[in-house]
Amino acid sequence: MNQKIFVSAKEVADRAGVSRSAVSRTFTPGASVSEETRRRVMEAAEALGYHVNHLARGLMRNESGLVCLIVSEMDTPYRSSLIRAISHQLQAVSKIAMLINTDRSDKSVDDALRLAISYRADASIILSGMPDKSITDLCVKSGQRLVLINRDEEREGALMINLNDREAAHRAFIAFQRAGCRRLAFANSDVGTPSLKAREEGFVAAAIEAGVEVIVERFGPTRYQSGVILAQRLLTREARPDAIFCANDLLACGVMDTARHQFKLTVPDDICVIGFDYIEQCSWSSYDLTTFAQPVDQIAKEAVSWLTHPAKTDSIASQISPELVWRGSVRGG
Amino acid sequence: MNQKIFVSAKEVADRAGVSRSAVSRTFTPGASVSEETRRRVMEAAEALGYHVNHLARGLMRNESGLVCLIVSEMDTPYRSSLIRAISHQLQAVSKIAMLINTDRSDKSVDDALRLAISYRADASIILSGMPDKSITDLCVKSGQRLVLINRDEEREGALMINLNDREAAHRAFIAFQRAGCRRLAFANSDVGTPSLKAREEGFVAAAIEAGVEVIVERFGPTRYQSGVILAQRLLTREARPDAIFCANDLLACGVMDTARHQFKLTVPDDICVIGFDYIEQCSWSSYDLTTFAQPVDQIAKEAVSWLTHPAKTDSIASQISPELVWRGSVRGG
DNA sequence: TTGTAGGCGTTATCAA
DNA sequence: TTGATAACGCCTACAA
Repeated sequence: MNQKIFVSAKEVADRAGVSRSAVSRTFTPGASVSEETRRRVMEAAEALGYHVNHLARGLMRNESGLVCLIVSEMDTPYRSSLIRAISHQLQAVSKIAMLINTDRSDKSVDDALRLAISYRADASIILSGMPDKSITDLCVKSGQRLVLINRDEEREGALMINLNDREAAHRAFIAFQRAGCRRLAFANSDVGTPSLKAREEGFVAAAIEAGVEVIVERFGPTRYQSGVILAQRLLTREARPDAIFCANDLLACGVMDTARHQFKLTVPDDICVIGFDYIEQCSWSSYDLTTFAQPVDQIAKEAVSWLTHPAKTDSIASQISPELVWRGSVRGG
Repeated sequence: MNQKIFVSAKEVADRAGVSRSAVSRTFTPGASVSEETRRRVMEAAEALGYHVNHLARGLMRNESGLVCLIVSEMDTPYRSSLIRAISHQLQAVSKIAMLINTDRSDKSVDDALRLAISYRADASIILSGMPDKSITDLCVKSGQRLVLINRDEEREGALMINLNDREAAHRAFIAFQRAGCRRLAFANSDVGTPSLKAREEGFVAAAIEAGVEVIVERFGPTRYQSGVILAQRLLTREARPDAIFCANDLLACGVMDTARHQFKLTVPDDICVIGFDYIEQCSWSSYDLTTFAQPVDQIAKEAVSWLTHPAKTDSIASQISPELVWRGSVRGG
């Protein structure tokens, strides 16, 4: 069964009446081959169905063309749009994404990076979790490029792309104030990843600075269902909040639906809501959510261009300020 | 810079005081190595940070461990959940997904398959588009396994997993009839992929058989925005439909939102809606959509288990009947 | 511009 | 159980 019959460069060479090297050169951009030789080689290759063996090529060149994408919960709207953008950018520079599914544990991220090393991946892009320093050091030492997206932790030799979560949270607070909201709340998941924490801290800090109190509620993963629970907890309080900043859009959707359908509240009249991520669903007319836009394409471009450009060896941090997209879930604006 | 310094089996062997073969055997499951040798090798490997080079291993074994996933519009909820399920299943059998982003053209699918051949992928799984027969033949001839999901076209030597779209559409018709709907409509995209066509044809056929007329409207890609347009077209007709079967859930969401917010209709009292796919958003309380569930996990399992098991050489077709998940967008039930 | 020779890191084979 | 040796398919000098 597993008798894979691939045609090798030698066979092409024989058929074209040239040497193996000539075949190799034909498929190496910028190598010196005569027009005539190239033509004959291409003809033979076409006829035989020859394809350069990227495994063998990677072995020689020490460059596999593979880039490892490490993600958990990849079917989440924000994640999947980021994956799409990154894989698109990678293909534009003739690289290809190896997708690795991790659970929330950092151990599984370590394993993923080990796999990346085994496949001699040119780079690894980490969207979820935080690997151990020893393993990232090994990656970097092996010449692998490392990109950490929204990980908010330092790693030597890596590119770190982070959003300015605190500043964004501050702007959310101001938006609520302008809308005349009095009783602010922050709805967070309880997974406690750095960026989620930063959003909460930034929001609370801004409020304290202004002498305003904030209710913070945390529950579950950053999903719709958690938003439902969070809304139930927040909206049954004695002093019902009239503004909720949600750690991400999925939570916001759950919060809005619950506020409307279960508590018969009107958005934005009774309660204002702001989210984070800019997932497509939030533009649907059932939500029309004011939210911070993660610039997915920009993130992908920065990551990939750094992979291809020979950058400095010391680590680089990139700070991006997400744009606040005004829609109908906040009064005024 | 690009000076990748990887530690090889030889270095490990030297440090452990054994031969390269011993190292190789240590990392080959089921090979015969003494406990003592294994221990010393592992120790040296650990100290040096050795990782088996999968590129070289793939070269020898003629088995790369790579499986090519060919998808377009991968950030769509249904697609991303399928990708997640498949990559998860692949990892369970120690394979790894190479993700390839294609646009709608079949040409790019051909290119993707060429890439799969170049990387000596053990298999390719096609979720979008339909490649040329010549290229799939080459894949199969090269010993690559081929899986076509919802492609509805025959390819020699491939596993074809299809949903029974016609039968599902028939059940949708019956559901509407039981709900007492009189004026039926089908909302489709105009991209005309086989499964979308089949759903339309099945629905229309069922209606004709029962002597009922159906309005069919087609527009744009299978996205929310198309649903908005389709609803506008359908709901401004003289004889406004009181039941709409949508080719997929995203269309259904757009249709429902538009019916409610723009036309002030009530679901399911004024109009019943059925979707297709079972994306998470449809369970949100703003939609609560009755829909056909694509058994994503089952599809993934079937695909991956076929890859690993040495199956017959002739092509195999698998027909799956999607379950109708009853929710609040259809009366009665 | 072309061909020859050697090596990349691994595994399979075979003899010890 | 172990070690030497020959592939795997390719690329890169080097010499012609």
